[in-house]
Amino acid sequence: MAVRMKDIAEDLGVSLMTVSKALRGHVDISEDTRERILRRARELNYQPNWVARSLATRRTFIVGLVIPDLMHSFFAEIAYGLTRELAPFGYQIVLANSDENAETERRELDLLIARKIDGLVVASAQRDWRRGIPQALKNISIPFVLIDRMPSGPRMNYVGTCDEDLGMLATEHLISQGCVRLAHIHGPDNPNSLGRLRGFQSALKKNGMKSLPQCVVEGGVKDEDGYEAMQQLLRLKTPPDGVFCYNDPVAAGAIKAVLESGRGIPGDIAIVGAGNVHYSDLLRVPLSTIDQRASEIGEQAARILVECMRTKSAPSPKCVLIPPRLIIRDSSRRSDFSNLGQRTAMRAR
Amino acid sequence: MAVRMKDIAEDLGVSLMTVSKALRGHVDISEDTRERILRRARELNYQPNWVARSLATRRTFIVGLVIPDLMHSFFAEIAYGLTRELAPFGYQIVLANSDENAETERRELDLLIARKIDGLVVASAQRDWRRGIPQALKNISIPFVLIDRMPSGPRMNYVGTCDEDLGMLATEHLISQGCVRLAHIHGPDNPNSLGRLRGFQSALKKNGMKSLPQCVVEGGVKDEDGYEAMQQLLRLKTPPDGVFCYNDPVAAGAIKAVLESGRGIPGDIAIVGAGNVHYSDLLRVPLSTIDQRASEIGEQAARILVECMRTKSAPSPKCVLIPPRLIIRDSSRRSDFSNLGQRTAMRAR
DNA sequence: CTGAAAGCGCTAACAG
DNA sequence: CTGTTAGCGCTTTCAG
Repeated sequence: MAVRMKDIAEDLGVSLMTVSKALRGHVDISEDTRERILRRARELNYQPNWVARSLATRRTFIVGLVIPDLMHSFFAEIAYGLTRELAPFGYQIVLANSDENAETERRELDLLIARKIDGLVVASAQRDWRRGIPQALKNISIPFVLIDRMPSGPRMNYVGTCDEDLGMLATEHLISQGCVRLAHIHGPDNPNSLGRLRGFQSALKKNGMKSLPQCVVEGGVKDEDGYEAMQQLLRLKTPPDGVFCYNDPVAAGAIKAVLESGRGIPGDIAIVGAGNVHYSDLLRVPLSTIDQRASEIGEQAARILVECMRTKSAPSPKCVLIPPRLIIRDSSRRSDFSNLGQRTAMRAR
Repeated sequence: MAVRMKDIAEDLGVSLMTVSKALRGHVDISEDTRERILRRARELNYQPNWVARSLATRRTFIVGLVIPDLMHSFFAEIAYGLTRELAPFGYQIVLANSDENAETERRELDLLIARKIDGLVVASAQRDWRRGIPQALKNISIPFVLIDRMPSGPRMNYVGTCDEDLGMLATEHLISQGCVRLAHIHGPDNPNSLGRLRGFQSALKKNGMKSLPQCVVEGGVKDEDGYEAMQQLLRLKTPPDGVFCYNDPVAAGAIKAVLESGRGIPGDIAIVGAGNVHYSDLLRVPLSTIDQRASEIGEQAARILVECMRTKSAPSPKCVLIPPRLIIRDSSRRSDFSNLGQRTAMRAR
C-alpha cells in the first residue's frame, strides 16, 4: 500500500501528529523537524490520502457538475470555464450527465451528495419547475448554483442568460435586416425555450408585426431537429423569410434544410441561432447567433461557489444574468438593405 | 448534519452493524428487521456517506479522466462514451483538464491518485513519450487506460486509433479522387501527429508519388492553426490540389482559407480531416474525414477499466485499435473523375 | 514546540 | 440472525 503519515513518523522517530502538522505548514513545528519531515516525505513520494482527510475535515475539494448533454459544446464550454476557475483553488469536478432526464439527474445528484462534494453546479433537466429543483436540493446544506436553466421558484444562486432578452435581440435583428415573415423554431419544453419564445413574441409586438399562424414550430435541441422543423416551415404556402432558432445546432440543421431546398441564405431566408458554439463561424453559412458566453457562465458559477464554500454563513443568493450579445455573420446579414431601412424591399431579393 | 447509520440504529434499538448489513442487502438479516430498517432509512432520507465507506472499503467508485482539451468535441465525446458506459456500474468520473500541458497533467494526476480513484483514463499531454507516462503512473497500483495518445513504452492498456492507418486512408482517398499534388497540415509534436504523417508519406510512396518540397506544413490543433497553415500553402507557386489535415478543426480552418482565396472545394483543392466531430456535416463545405469513433473509444476504455477493477489480479494489458473509417463528403468528392481513374484530368477543373 | 486521546462514518472479521 | 471489536488514515482538541 501507499506510504502513510504513520510510516514517515516511525521512520523519523517522531509522532504522527508532528508529521501531520509539518506537512500542512502548521506553525507549531521547528524549522529543523519540518525540514526533515518534508524531505523524507518527498523521498518516499508521500501523497496524502484525501479520502481520510475528507472524512476528518468534512471537506472533499470536489465540486459536482450536472449537465443534460455533454455532447452539446455549449455545456462542454461551461465545464471548461468551471474547471479553469476552480483548479487554482484545488478543486476538481465530478461530472454527471443527466441525458436530459429528470430521474437520471436525481440519481446522480443523490450520489454526488453522498460523496460529500463541497459544492454543486447544475443545469437541471427537471420538467416541473415549481418543485423539481427545490425538491432535490432543498434538504441539502451544500452550496449550489443553478446554471442555464432559470429556476422559477424561490431565490437561489443562478448564472445564465436572460432568455427573453435573447429572443428579443435575435428577433429584432431579423426585423432590422428587413425580414417581414418571421418564424421561430423552438426548443424543448423548458424555461429557456419558453423565455426565448416570449422574447420572439415581444419583439414582434413591439415592432407592430403580427405573429403569423404556424410561425412557431416545435423543434428540439439537435441539428436533426432543426432540419426537420425547417422542412416543415418550407412546406407552408408562404414560408418565412427570417427564422430565429432555439440554438446553434438547430440553426445549423435549419441551414442545411434551406440550402437543400434550393433557397439562398440570407437572401431568401435569414437565420439566427443562439449559443455561439465555437464552430459557428465555420458552418455551411457562417451563422449569426446570440452569444451566451458559455465559458463565462462556468467561471461566474465557480466564483459564486468559491465564495459560498469559503464563508460558513451562506451569502445571499446571487443571480447573474450575462447579457446576450448579438453576433452578426453571413446567415442574416443583408447589409445593403438594412442600412437603408428599406424593409419591404427585401421581397425583391 | 445528515443522518447516520448510528441514528437509525439508536432510533430502532438495534446495533449499528445490523443497520449496515440491512442497508447493503446482506443475507444475515431477518426479513422483518430489514424491512423496518429500510423503511426508517427512507423516512429519514438516509444517504450513506461515501467518504466514510470509501475509507473503510478502499473503493471510491470514482474514475478519473484526464484530457488535454475539453473544448475539442473529440474529447467531449470520449467523456460521454465513458460516463455512459460507467454509470450503470455506479461509477462517476472526475474530470481533469491538462490544457495540453505536461506539468498541469502531472499535478492533476497526483491529486486524482490522492483521491484514491478506482481507475484512470488518460489522454496524455506528455511530450517525452519514452518516460513521461510511465513516470507518472508506474508507481501507482490503480488500473489505468491510455487513450488517443499511443504510448511507445512498455505494454499498457490503450484504446485509440492507429494513426498510421488513418493517415494512409486519408491520403489514398485523396489520390483516388485524382489529386496529384498532396500536402499535409500536421499537428503538434505528439505520436498521433507523427503517425498520421508517416501514413501520409507511406501512401505517397506506395502510390509512386513524390512528396513535394514544403508539402508538409506545421499546423496545430485548432481551426485558427489550420487557417494559417493553409494560407501558407496557398502562397506556394504551385499550391497543392489535395490536403490531408491533422484533425477536423484544422480542416475547417483550412476550408475557410481556401474559400477566401477564391478557390473551389473540392475542385481546386480537396480536403480531408480526421475525427468526424459531430458538426463536420454542417461545415461550410461538408467535410470528408476519418472517423475515429470517439465515443466508442470512451466506451472501450470503460469496459477495460471495469474488467480491471472487478478482478483483483490485473488482466494482461489490452490494446484496442479502433479501425479508422473513411467518411466521404463534399470536401473531397470528385466522383466524376475518380470513377474514370483519370487522375491527370484533374488539372482541367 | 510536541504528542496523546478521541473521533470522522462506515465496514471486515469474528464471536455470540 | 445479531452484535462486538478493531480499524481505514487523517485531523481536532487539549494536555504536556
